[in-house]
Amino acid sequence: MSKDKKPQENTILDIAEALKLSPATISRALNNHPHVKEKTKNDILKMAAQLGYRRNQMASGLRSNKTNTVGLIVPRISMFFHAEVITTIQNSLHKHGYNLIICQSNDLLSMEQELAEILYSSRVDALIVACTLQTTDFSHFDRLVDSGIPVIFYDRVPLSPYNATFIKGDDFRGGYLATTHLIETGCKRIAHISGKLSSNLYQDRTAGYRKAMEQHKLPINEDWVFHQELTHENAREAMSRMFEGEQVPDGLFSANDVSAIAALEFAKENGIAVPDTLKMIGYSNDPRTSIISPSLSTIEQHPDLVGKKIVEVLMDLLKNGHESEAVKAKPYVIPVDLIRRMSS
Amino acid sequence: MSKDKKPQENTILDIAEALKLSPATISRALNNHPHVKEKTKNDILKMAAQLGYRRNQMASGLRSNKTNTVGLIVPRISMFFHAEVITTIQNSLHKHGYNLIICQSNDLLSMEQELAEILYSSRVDALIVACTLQTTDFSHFDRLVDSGIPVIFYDRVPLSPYNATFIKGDDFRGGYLATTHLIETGCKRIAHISGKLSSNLYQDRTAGYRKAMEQHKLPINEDWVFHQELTHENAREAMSRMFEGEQVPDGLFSANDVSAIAALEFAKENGIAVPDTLKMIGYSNDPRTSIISPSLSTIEQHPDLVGKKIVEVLMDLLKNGHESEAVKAKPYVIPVDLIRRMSS
DNA sequence: TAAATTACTGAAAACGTTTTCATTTTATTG
DNA sequence: CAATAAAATGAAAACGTTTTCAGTAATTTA
Repeated sequence: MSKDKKPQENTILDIAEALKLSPATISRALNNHPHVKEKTKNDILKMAAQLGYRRNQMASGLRSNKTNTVGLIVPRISMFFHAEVITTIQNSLHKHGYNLIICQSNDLLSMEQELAEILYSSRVDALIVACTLQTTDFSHFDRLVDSGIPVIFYDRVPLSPYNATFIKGDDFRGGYLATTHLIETGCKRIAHISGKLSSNLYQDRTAGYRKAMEQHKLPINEDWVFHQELTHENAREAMSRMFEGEQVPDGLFSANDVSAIAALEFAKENGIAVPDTLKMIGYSNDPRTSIISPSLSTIEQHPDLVGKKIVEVLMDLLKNGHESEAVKAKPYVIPVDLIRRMSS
Repeated sequence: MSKDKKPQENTILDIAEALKLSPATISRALNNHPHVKEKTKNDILKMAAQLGYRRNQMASGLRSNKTNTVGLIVPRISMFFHAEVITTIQNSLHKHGYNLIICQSNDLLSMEQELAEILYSSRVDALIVACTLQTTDFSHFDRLVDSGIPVIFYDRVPLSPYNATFIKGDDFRGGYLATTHLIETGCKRIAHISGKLSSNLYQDRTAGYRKAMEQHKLPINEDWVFHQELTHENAREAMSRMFEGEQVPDGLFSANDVSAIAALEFAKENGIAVPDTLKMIGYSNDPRTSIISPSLSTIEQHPDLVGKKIVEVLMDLLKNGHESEAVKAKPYVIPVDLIRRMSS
């Protein structure tokens, strides 16, 4: 087996030779060009199958300047929301004949920058990006944008105006819904654990929180509003800070589920009754929220809708280029929904 | 902005012209060939940076027959174990200058077959695969293997001999450890929910279970051994079947965590005390297992080690080709560990 | 200082497609 | 049945690199 090395890569020329046709005709037949006789086309397809021919993407891409490949940069694929979005995108793109190169930035700006370069180098036909939380400067995408490659941002999108397409969840509404829900279940002193305000996500979710509080004429204790990296440890820290004082909150809106889960664990360990003395809600509908007890109320972001919308807009952009409606449109906003569970 | 369309893709020729050098030299400098003067090299690198040059992967790949890209086919990225493996692989490959094309088969054989074709067509330098549970025939990978492209299977690997490299968890040991643990905590009547035996995973885990039972001279009630798709519903179904009878199990080893979680929920809803009257253990250390209460004992598969090993072997294969040690080696087996929690 | 190495650079072909333009074949029309 | 239009095919260039082979410049050796 090791002696029988045959790099028997059949090319378009092999088909041409076998059928006494020119490579040009083969190429046309394989690409469904209109001007090739039905019979020859069938002959060609049959011979191609027989020889096990497979188009060489490199050659094809080099010549036609199209790779049929879309790049994707995401903080990490293990985050539930992103995993779902990616799966939808991939399945949907596949139907349109596109492939997807998935890259993880590990939520590191430097990595994101490097990946943008690499994907440019790979000449992807389009790029889909969920930014790092640190990303405030977007110049590393300029090269793609300037070359006319559609760039679509989703979830975490640029704050400053940028010549690309945006698809985001309705984070303001999510924050508003969550907070209003806590208020309606009787909470008066609602705390809020949020992320750094450098990201649109937390700006908006927090704004929704403030809006709801204001609307119901409830005072906000600024010592109970946290803007920090949304880790397990930070959430516990915040909890312990809030509950060491005299006055304690009776409601908590966490801007992601990890923090909510950590806070809930803290509560359970420290004899804080949930939902009786403290009601809680998270954000994202991570699978863990339905499993923990008491199960956590949260906000559903509909990752499948986000993914579908991304591909829909993308196909429009790829087909209609800069004349597409998409570029002129305001950011697409995907609705969110309240999921009420036992923690509130 | 829309009028100023410049497809200003700078090529190697632009650098050559700017520096009055030949494209050959530019190429060499950019690839760190030994025989180019230090000074010219620096000039070239500087000019390349200045012009914002980025190698065209298509052209490069076409000519050199190397894409610096590795393909990956996985059932779904949202499975915790796979997400972790992928992340490790990607970060590690990145350090070696390789890119990764991640594809999901959705656990569908037809999809897996198609993806193999597509990745062949993209001329990936190597392929990493975690098979579908239905995959028993591997001929769709033949083309890759025959072309000398290294194919590495991990986790779910071919049962029949196949000319490729395998990296798997020690599923037999996992099953054995889990069952032995239940026995040591006092269980006598241990049930087992497993997957279809078409996959090595469940063959081995079940074999480990049987071995442990036999070794401790415990009888196996074959009505309590399930080989089914490991879904939430199926697990509940199995539980309800087992607990409607006179004789009920006092231990349950589930071959994955989804089933274990479903079983635990069933137990909680039906007043079966865990761990007092029923002890349970799952498989994979899914994040949910540590959050559910009582927390679930499980088997840690060390996805990071799996990922590391894959890349290690892959680099060997890519460097040393068919002379590599890897091809001759027996399957690489990654150790597993028991994680004891409150459910047992 | 001439001869022999060695270090560096260039010319040109090649990779496998796609595409333009020209050409041949087939079908249509008066 | 010409004359013309339309349809089908072919020849050859092009995409942007890499690489072989040859050639020139720099260095060492005798």
